[in-house]
Amino acid sequence: MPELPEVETFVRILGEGYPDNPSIVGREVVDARVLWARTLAMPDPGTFQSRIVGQRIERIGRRGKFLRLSLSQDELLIHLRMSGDLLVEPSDSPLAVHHRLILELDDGRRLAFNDTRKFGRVWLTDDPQQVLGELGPEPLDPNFTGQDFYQALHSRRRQLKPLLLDQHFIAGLGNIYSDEALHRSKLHPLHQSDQLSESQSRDLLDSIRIVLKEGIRRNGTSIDWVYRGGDFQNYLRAYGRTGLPCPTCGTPIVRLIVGQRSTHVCPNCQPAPD
DNA sequence: ACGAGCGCCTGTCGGC
DNA sequence: TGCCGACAGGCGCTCG
Repeated sequence: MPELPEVETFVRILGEGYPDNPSIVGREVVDARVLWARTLAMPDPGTFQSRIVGQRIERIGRRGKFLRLSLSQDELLIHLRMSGDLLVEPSDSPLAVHHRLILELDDGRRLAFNDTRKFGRVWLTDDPQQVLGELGPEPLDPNFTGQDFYQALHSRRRQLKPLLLDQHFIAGLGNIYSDEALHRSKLHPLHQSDQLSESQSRDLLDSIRIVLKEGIRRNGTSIDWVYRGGDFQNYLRAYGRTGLPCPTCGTPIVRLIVGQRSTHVCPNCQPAPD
């Protein structure tokens, strides 16, 4: 589920808190419960429990779609995958069915990782680079330039859409925001990466940044029962709009499969490559 | 190097 | 009503 804007929204919510549910920064972990063992990528549940208890949450950040909680000694990395969710709730509230991992805090609240489909993963490590090291550049990093992007696109020969979804190539895009960025830049998802001109590359990077920033501004995208609180779903131009008119030209949006993933294009604005 | 196929999971929805 | 397949914000693995 969550892509960069949704994870960024969690960073803000957990880091700043909100009325009646203040920030978890500064809190100490006083207990941990692993309810679905495979949620833990590392270490094993026993080690995890003994190692995390007593550590304080010092900082909250993000790298790609990974949420990073800097603790006193270690770093806790959380990847929500398709259906992961994070809740801060009173420690005495009943356990929801899909809670997979619980951190009890020193103020009577708990941080709960809830994950219906069990794809989400959590790492506790003193070497986060071991997990994050292979990630591509952050799309919103101002040091990442249009020229860098052009060269990266030309260093491979890939279909655009699977390339944008490849976290080694660029970190943070998922199915929604890649469809939105391609639609905005009028590029077809099957376009070969090394066929883009410099100006098309620049446009694509601009579009990626625009859709990510708008997603962040609107607190992410909420669809069905997955992810709460965002409203970017009301502003999507291509994703999930099969048969509905393209906001630019009115042509019905078409759904196709690219790289095994549902993909949404305007056949008029995004002409298929030869 | 690249793309397809599949596994991992649970839940919802639409068709028959 | 019940059953069954398709599908879902991700990603890692195999195999050509």
